[in-house]
Amino acid sequence: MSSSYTITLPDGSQKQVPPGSSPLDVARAIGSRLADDAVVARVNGELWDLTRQFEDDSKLEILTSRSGDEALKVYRHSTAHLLAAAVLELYPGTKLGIGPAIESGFYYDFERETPFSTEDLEAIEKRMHAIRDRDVPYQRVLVEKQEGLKHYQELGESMKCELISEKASDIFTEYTLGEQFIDFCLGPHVPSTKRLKAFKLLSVSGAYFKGDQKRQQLQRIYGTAFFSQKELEEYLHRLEEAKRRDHRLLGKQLDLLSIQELAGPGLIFFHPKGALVRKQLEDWMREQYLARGYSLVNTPHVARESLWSVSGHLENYKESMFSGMELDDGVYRLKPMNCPMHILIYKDSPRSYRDLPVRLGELGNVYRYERSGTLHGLFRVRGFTQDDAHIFCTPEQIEDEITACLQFAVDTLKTYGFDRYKAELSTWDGGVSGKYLGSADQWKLAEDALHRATERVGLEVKVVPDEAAFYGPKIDVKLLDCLDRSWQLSTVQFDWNLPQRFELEYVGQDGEKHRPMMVHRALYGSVERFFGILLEHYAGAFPVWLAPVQAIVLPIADRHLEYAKTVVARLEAEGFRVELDARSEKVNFKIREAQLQKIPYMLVVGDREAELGKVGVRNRKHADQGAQNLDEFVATLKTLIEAKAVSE
RNA sequence: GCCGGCGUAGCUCAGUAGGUAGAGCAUCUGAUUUGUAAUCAGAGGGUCGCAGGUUCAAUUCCUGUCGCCGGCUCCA
Repeated sequence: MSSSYTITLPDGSQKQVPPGSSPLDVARAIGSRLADDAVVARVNGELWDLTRQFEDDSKLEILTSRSGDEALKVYRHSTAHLLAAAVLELYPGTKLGIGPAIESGFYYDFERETPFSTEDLEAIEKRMHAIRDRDVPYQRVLVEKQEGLKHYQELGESMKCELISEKASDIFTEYTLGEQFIDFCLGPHVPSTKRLKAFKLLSVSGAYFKGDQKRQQLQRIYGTAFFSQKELEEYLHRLEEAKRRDHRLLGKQLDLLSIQELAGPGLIFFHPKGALVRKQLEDWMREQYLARGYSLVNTPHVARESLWSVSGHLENYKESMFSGMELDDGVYRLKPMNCPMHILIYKDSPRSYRDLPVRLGELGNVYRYERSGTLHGLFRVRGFTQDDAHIFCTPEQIEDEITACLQFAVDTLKTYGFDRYKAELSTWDGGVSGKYLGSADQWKLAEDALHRATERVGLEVKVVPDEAAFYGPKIDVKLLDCLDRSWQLSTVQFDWNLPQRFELEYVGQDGEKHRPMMVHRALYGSVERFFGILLEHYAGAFPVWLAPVQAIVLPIADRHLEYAKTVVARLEAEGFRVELDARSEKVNFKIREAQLQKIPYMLVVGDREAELGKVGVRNRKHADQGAQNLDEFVATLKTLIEAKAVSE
């Protein structure tokens, strides 16, 4: 054993340390501030506890609260252990599931007969603070597997035993926290609880052990943790902000839509104002279809069950379909997808290679029997409208077609004011499992085409292997909204299943029959869902071109009503969506209501305006803009609408 | 579908240790004629989600059911 180890730091400098030294010792040697701020170490590329002793010459990097996600993840994972330790102190006999760090914090799963209440959560959080203040070290212990198993059995930790049997190697690591708490865990952790500065428990909910519906249901406590109180508070503010922007709340406040208990859950009623916004979304999409070489079609909402047998939906998608309707001539089903309908149109006439590509687009209403517990506002519904199109083409055309689809998707996002998005390319497993349909050649052709298309459009793409649909690879486009939340939107999917099932053909240049390539693509995904995303993104203040009411005229006194009416008439003649608030209320009152309705422009008209043919322009974001000639205002509004400006 | 919470006027919510309910806003009526985020007064409005059960009596307690919320699961 050498008398000292050489530790190499990221800047290339080296330090000699005696055996028994740990990364924390090195950090101290560099500076006490670094030691205080250190969270975890990276030793020879691996994350280590700061207090773990070096075993050889090593490369060392100290990760601090400024080192980004890795350090934060460790920190949160340690907080999860703190949570579990507090729960065991307060509720002895509770059994442990797993407790990982997740994107926005951490959770820990517990098995206990009595459910945790909100008050329990407060008590637990209090206890967490108490343990934190005791400054308890996280200690890493090496355990021999059989011995360890025995120990966890004695503790009655059956879930831990199961995890150890499955995952542990002959010698595994566990972490202790105080006298009571031990946990089978890879680590690493922060050195002691006093490092945990800012955390909060957020909610409790059910979760299955290992996510398996057949296993016991556990109670999952969610929380979050940050390096500083300030960051924690910012996060909590963001949650508040998200709540304020909740489309279910705004949908009601702005009288855009409702869900009616009498009609059934997951079914959306668009009220007049919501329907006006929706019309803009639909009109824009239909115009784009036509401008980009698609043909618009319309297809029925129900069809004979035999159609769904041929398509395979009855076989593979039955659980998500509404059950059948018995009619005189057999059973009919509501459509969960539009593809078979579009295929029937394709098949209705013989197709030549000269006809291809055939692009059939529709805003198609589909109905899916989503499980009751999954329904959520506009985001997860049972009846919705897909901006669905299917492209039938030759293998030679495929790359250009995909490229055009992706470009279309990006243009769509930009139009609605989203400038941050990313793409995911879901590929197959190379044929290993046999669960994918189609030949290696087919997959290669399709995946290559998808890849090249993303390059041509300049889309950053992440490849996710073995995530494709069984019938072909796909690209999903996700957007980030103003609160950094990610939403899946557009999808472009290959399909060699349906063309085969429906025996689609075209006559090639060689006079022979060939099977066309088929691509499903949806850009909004679901019009309802996209509406919800927009509503939250803009917090209800839709850009002028989408706003259900673009301007409201507010006469100051009844004697200005007549002039107000001429203003309304003029604006309506220009094609604007205008309202008049004719009530004998004070302007302040009318303004307040218009503000709350987030109407972009309020036009105050009194003696001064009536005399000069002007309007007093108030904008919802920039307040009083002063008096303008009506013509001037008309021109401004026109410009904004034509440009589809996202801010005014 | 599963676990937990919730369901009182159009909306937001209070209340009843079991004796059929109240506020603010909204609505209606009247007064007010108003200059950039709430004028005043009066009136109407509820089978306390729905169905059973316990009870002299249920909105309140129990059971079931429907719906909503937070998650899980699912997302061909």
